[in-house]
Amino acid sequence: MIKKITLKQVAEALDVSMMTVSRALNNNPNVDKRTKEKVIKKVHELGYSPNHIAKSLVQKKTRTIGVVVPEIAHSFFPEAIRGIEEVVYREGYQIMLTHSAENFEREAAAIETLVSKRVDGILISVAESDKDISVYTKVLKMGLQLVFFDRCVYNIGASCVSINDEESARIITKHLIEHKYKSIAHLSGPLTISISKARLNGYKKALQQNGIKFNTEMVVESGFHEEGGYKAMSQLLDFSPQKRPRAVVAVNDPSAFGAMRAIKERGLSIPKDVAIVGISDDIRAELMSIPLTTIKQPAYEEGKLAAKKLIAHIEKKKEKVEKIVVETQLIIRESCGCRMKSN
Amino acid sequence: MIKKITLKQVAEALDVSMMTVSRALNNNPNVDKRTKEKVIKKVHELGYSPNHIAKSLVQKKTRTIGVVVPEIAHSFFPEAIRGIEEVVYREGYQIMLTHSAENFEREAAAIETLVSKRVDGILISVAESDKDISVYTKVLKMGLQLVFFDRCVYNIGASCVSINDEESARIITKHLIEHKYKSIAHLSGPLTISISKARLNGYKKALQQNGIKFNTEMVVESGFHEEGGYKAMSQLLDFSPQKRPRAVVAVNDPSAFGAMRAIKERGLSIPKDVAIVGISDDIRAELMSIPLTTIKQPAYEEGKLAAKKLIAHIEKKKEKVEKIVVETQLIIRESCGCRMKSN
DNA sequence: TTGTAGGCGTTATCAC
DNA sequence: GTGATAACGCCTACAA
Repeated sequence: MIKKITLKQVAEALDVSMMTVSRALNNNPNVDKRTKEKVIKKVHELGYSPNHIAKSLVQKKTRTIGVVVPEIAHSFFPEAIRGIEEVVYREGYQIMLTHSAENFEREAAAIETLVSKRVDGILISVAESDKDISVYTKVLKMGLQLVFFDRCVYNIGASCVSINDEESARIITKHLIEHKYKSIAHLSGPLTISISKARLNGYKKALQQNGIKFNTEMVVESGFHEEGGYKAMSQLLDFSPQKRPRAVVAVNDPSAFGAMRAIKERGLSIPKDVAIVGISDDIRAELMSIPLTTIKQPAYEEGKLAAKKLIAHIEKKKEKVEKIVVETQLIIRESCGCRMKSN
Repeated sequence: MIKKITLKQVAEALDVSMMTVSRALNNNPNVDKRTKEKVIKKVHELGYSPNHIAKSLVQKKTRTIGVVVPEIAHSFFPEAIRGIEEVVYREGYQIMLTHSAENFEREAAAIETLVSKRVDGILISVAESDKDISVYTKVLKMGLQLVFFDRCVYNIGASCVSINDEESARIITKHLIEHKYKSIAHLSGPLTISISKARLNGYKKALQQNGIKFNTEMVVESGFHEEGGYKAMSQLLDFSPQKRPRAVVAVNDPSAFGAMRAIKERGLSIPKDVAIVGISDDIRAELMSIPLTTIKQPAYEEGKLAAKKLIAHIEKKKEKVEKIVVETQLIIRESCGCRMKSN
C-alpha cells in the first residue's frame, strides 16, 4: 500500500482539527462554508485520498459486495455481471469478483474470503458440484446478506432471482411435442442442484401433459457445459436407430452446442435426424449453422434485479426475502424443425 | 457489516492474549503446538472470521487488485478477466472489478475509488473517449502499481501487456493485398488512443510496402463497437461504386460485424463485392454466415500475463517496467475471399 | 461551528 | 513461547 497523506496532515497544514476536515469532506452541514472551501483546496493541493479501509473499519460497512460465479467468460455470466455492475455503480458500491470454476471447495473458500474482507453482501450463482448448503446458511447466520441468482438454493431464507426453470423447460419441450416428435430426450444439468431438477421436471411435465410416457433412459446428465453435452449426446446416439431419440431438450445452450457437434460428427442432420433445443439464448445460438431454438433468459436483467435486491437487503433492515422470477421468451429458430434454412 | 467475534473474544475465551491467538492463526512459528491447537479449535467453535479490514489497515496491504475495463460482457474482456482471475486466485489476491463503459470520467472515478479502497495495484484497459493521461501518472506518482493490458498508454513508466498492434494490422492488410485487392479501406478505432494509431499505421505500412497509395478518404473512424462499424461502413458504401472500397480492414471484430451488417443490408455480398477482415477472433467470428478472417488475439493469456506482471510489481520492489507482447495468429476464413463456403 | 477523547480489530515491537 | 502497548486512519459522541 502507498504512503499517503492522512486526514491529520491535512488538518495540521490548515491548523484545524481532524474533525473539521472530516466533516468538510463528508458534506456535514455543520461546517463553515469558507473553512470547507479551504479544506477542499488543501486536499487537492496535497493530493489527499481518503482511506476507505480506515473508514470501513469504524463504520462497519465497506460498500462492497461480493459476487461468486461458477464461470466468468461464457454464455450467461458476463451479461449478468454487466447488469450487476450497472446497478452497483449507480448505488456507489464496488464489486469483488470471485469465481468458483464449478468447484464447491473453491466456492466455499471464495465465500470465506469475502466474509473476511467484510463485504456488505454476497451475490451468488452456485457451483455445479456436490454440495452442502451449510456454507450458505452459515453466511446468513452471521447476518451477512445473501442473494442467489440464476442457480438458487431455496428455503434457507435468502432472496433469489431466476427464471421459472420448470415452466421454461416445459414450454420448450411442448414446442418439440407440437412438431409430433414422440421420442424426446433430455440432457440434464447436475441433479444435485435445483435448477437442473426444475428443468427436468418441466420436461417430464410436458411429456405427461401430452400423453407421452417418460422413459428414464432418455435422460442423461450432461452438466452445464459444451463438453458434457457432447458426451451425453454421444451416449444417446449409441442407442440403436429405433431407440435413438428423435429430438432433444438440452438443459442450456452450451450443452446443446456440444450435442449438436456430436450429432454432426455422426453424419446426422439437424433437425432432420435429430431436432434439438436449448435454454439461455447464448450469443452463439442464432449464429450456429443450424440456428438453435431456445428460451431467452434475460441475463442482464437478472443481474440488475439481483444487485438491486441485495442492496435493498443491505440498506433496509426489513427487506422482504423473496423469489423474483424474470420472464423468458421462446425463440424459434431452425434446430427444432420449425423452418428450414433459406439458402 | 456483521456483528462478529473478534480476536479479543477468542483470546478471553481461552484466557490467553490477543497476540497468541493472532500468532496461532498466522502460522507464526513462535507458538506452542498445543496452544495453537486450542486456538484453532476455539476459533471454529466460535465461528470467528478474521477481519481483513483491520488487518489491511495496519499492514497497509489489502491483497486486492483493481481491474478497470471499458466493457464487461463482449468480445475480448470476459476472457481477459477470466485470465486475470485465474492468476489472482492462485496468488491469494482478490479482484475489485470496475467498468468505465468507454467513458473517461467514469474511468477516472473508478480509479479514484480503487485508490481510496487501497487496492495494491490496478490493471487497466483504457476507455476510448478523449483523455488526459495525468489520471494514470497521478496513480503512479502515489506509488500505486499500474499495469495496462490490451489498450495501453506508453512512456509513463507502467508495464503493458498487449499484442503487436501495428504488426497485426500490417499482416492482415497484407493478406488482403495478396488477394489482389487494390482499394482497401480501414475502419479505425478512436485515434486518441494508441492501439488505434498503431493499427492504422500497420494498415498504412502494408499499403506502402506493396506500392498502394494511401488515401485519406479510405480511413473512417468506427470506434471499437458494432454500431460504429455499421455507421462507418455505411459511409464508405455511400461512395460511388467506382470509388467504393473493394476490401476493408476493421480495427477489431465487433467493428467488422457491424460493417458486415451494413454490407448485407445494401444487398452486397461478402467477399464477392466487399471483402472484410477484423482483429480479435471474437467467439462469433467463426460462426458468422460468412466466417470472418481475423487475427487471433489471446485474451485469456493477456489477462494472465498482465495479472502476473502486476503482482510482481506489487511484491518485488524492483520489478522491471516493460512492454510485454503476446503472439497473434492470422486466422483465415471466408470473409477475405480465401475460400468460399462449402455448401 | 469546532475540537477532544476514545475506539474500530488487527499487528509490530519490545519486554518478559 | 507469551504478553502489554502502541499504532494504522478514520469516525462517533460529546464537550466547548
